[in-house]
Amino acid sequence: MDTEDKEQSRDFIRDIIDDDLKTGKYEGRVHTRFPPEPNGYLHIGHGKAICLNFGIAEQYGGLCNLRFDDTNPTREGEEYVQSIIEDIKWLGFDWEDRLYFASDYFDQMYEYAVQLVKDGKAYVDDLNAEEISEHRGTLTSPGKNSPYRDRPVEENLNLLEKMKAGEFGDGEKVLRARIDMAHPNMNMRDPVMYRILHAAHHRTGDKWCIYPMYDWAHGLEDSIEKITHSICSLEFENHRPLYDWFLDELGVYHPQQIEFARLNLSYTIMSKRKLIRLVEEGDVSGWDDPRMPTISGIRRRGYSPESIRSFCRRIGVAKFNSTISLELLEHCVRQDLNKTSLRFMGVLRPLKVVIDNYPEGQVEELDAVNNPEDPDAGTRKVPFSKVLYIEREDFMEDPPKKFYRLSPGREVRLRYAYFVTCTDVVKDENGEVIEVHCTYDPATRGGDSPDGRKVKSTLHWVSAERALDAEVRLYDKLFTVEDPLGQKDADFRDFLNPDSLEILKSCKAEPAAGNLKPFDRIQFERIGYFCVDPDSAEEKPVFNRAVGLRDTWARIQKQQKKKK
RNA sequence: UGCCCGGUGGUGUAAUUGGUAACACACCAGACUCUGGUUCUGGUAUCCAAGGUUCGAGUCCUUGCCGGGCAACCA
Repeated sequence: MDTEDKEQSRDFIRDIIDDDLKTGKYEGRVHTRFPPEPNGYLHIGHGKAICLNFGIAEQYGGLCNLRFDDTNPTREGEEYVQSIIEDIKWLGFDWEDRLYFASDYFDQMYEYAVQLVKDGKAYVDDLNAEEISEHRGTLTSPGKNSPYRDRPVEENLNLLEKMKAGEFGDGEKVLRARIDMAHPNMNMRDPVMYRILHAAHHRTGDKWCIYPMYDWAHGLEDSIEKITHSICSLEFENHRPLYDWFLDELGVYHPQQIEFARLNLSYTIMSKRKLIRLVEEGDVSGWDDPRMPTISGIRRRGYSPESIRSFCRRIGVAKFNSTISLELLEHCVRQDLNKTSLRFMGVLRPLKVVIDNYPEGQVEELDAVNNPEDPDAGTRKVPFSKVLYIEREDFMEDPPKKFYRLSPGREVRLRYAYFVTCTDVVKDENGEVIEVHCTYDPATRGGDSPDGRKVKSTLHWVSAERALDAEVRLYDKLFTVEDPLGQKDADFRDFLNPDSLEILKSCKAEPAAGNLKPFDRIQFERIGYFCVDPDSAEEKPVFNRAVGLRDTWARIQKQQKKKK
């Protein structure tokens, strides 16, 4: 990685940390955490938060914990814990021995709750959910006190004990903070701290039937772990006064909550709920469908961890709700894969080429560079023979201006092989070219002409005799509009891109491409970056297109079309 | 008709904290090239508005406009 890439630009969070370091607010410590709820799969938006929290810890020589915020057993489970751990590791971050669970703190939290009750700062409420909602008032009008708000401390203590002991059914009672039912911030209108849930927890089993709410639990988790900077997304801004209130009333260690704008990416969605719909409605093949913005999807697509980290570094951190263009992500992917991926030749839509003056049955092993960006990657042999495949779109019988590739009478280079000149075409009954005949110049073996003559273009090719059959899955944007959720009077699924997946089953690749493992990332020269899919079979690999190469010819074609 | 937060090129982010707007992506033009890739060079384009403070404002103050969030026993 370039030192330039490593450079972290300023942001308001690092400014706050610098200030705190200057004033010695946390004795010079920097300790962050990434606190996912284990109720779904991580997506690239989480990736931003992960890079932020782990990145800050790394940069300041501090620590970052991985903490599962598992306070709601009805939605959470072990399978999510495992996938989240795998995804964060894959992204390249390490929490060492600091893997924590909010559920590990349930006893401590309960003790704190008892303390607040004793201080007259919390009470047991018999109102049901609907009644509590009615008493809460509205955004513009104050709420009303619950009739149970002024219960004596002893009674509250007793009731709380009974709640914990399982003497009440779900929803019969709650523990609430006693703050202010007329507070302009709705979060401060006596928020619920504990609800009764007779549900088995994936870690604590049946030990508990009361579970803490986010606002009550989260600050305590941060406090217990001695977090210094508790970084969360913007929608918790209105919760900060409550975060502070609990910690202050308890008189315990008090981290600083800082909110930032979560990631939005054009042409996709980031909402867990809506991603679930895509999976359930069968719009995609699963959570790891390469079109999904999930970490597992991105991984299968062929995006590298480094490219994600580079992306997160470039997008910055701010409080403004922005949408990052997909192009930037793709740029980061290309930038990394250009430097790191091995090159191969593969033909997506084969067109048969016969080299008429090449000896029948002869096979030559020609040297090809594995990665021009990395001399250490070495070279390999590519077999050349009389019958080859080239890309169908690399030949045009009647070429337009600026088309440099093969056409009748024209000479081009076959990469690492020979200069060839098109002499003839064979068409089917519909007039479609099904075969191209060429002659080759034996003096240009390897791809250089001794007489110094130039050709306008170089084509990739595969020996027909030695070709490896492959399937290629071409992925494109999942949606046709930049903001699928912002379209008026329409469901986001109405904007699914019908061409987001094109499957090509009769592709041809050079033999060396058969020696790859699932998740290996390569470049098919002149086409794009690809990733070996786990669906690959021994005799027929499957390649997912991560992203195409920048395509100047496609751009020229577009311009030419516009002019017409 | 409440509270909180935000507004810098097309898109994002920055500006030595009050000193004359930069970086990246995208786009355009050119150079180089055995990938129409990579690389290199150049270019277009920006402070929401109005007042105020100041020698000087993207930065501070006021007002307005626009955008986002908040009324789960979700996180």
